[in-house]
This record gives sequence, structure tokens and C-alpha cells, in this order.
Amino acid sequence: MIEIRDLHPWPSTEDEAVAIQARLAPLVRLDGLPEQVRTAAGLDVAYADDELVAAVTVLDVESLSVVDSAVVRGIPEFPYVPGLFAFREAPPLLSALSELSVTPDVLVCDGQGLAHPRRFGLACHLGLLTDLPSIGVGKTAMGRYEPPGEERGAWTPLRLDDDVVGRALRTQRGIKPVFVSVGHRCTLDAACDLVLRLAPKYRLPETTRTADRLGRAAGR
DNA sequence: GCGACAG
DNA sequence: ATCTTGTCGC
Repeated sequence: MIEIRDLHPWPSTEDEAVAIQARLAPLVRLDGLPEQVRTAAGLDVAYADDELVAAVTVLDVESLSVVDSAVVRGIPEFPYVPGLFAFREAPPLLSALSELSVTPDVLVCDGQGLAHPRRFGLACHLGLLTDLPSIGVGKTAMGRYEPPGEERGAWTPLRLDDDVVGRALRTQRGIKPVFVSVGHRCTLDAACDLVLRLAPKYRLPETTRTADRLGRAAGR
């Protein structure tokens, strides 16, 4: 069972949210690499009418089959503000995670981890509150990067304010790269290895794809 | 003031 | 995120 740690009150203003991120960012751990990754959870949020639909799927990394899942609908309690993403999407995602019967070895989030203005993106937030290893896989870059080689597995550093905060990783030859960054209790090397294992056929990892399908199916 | 800005 | 036709490719 996944325990959700009560590390902060829920903010009602942007200033409070920023202060919470600044306070929690130092608690992110970049050590502890999940070497025994057997299962990985995909997290995604769909929008149906005026509601959020949080979907989580747990996949067996070896077979990429779905072994568990959960869907939770909720009302957005925070506006969409770049940099404060977690305060909008994390609540229903945490509820969905707490409904799982299988505890995944790592969380694969749809968004950024350390590739964030205050180095505390959604993946860091969810990893810290669950104390589970986590990584962020974004479809668009938060930072600057040079195009990686065209071959699958090629990558280049993703930079933000002169810091390397992640990587632009090519998961399919000739296809736009995804943007991988560490969330919590994981290394960047391990994160990229995992993403490549989870994306043998398509641009996005299967974790994200299965969660996305589940969420939009539940949204109607 | 102007442009940037995860989903 | 979501609104959407046709089209290219396996």
C-alpha cells in the first residue's frame, strides 16, 4: 500500500505554492537507484468537461503488460500555471496511487522532474510525497538542448539556467525526442535506461500510453 | 514593457 | 489538456 506523506498544506495562492516548492526541493534525493525495477507506474491526467481524470497504470517492465490500474475523477482546485503544475494534477493522482493494490518500483510521470524553474516539477513532488523513486518524461522541453543523433537511444543534455537538468532522449529513430529528468531517488542514467525499455515501439513510454488511454476512456 | 511558459 | 480531416506508412 502506498502511503501519502503529509509534507505540506494545500496552497490557495501561487505565492504559497512557490514557497512550498522552495521548501521541499532540497528534500529530493538523487541517490538510490532502482536497480531491481520490475514494475513501473504510468501517471497521466485527462480533461473531461470541467473535471480532471487521473489515471495510473502499473506495468510489468519485462512484458509491458498492465498488472494494476486506478482512475480517479476530481475537480481542479488550482489553475494551470506553468511551474505550478503539481498543485493542479497531483491531488487526483495521489488518490489514484493510494487505490493501487500493487506498489510500483518507480513512478513515470507525464511532465518534468528536475527540469523545472525551482527544480521541483511534478515528478519530484509525487516522488517525495510517496517516497517512491520517480522520473519525469515530458513531451516538450523545459530548457535548451541540441538535437540528439537520429538513432534510437541518442541523447543530449537538457540545460536550464546553466544547469544540466535532464536529457533530450530519442526513443525512436527520426522521431522528436522526449525530455527525461529525475524525480526522486533515481539517477538520470537509470531514468533514461528505463524510458528506453518502456518505449520499444513508440515515442512515449508504454506507461504513459496506457495511462493516457485509460484516462480518456474513463472521461466519457 | 516583452516574450516564455510542463499539461 | 482539447478542438479536428485527410493523409502517409506499416
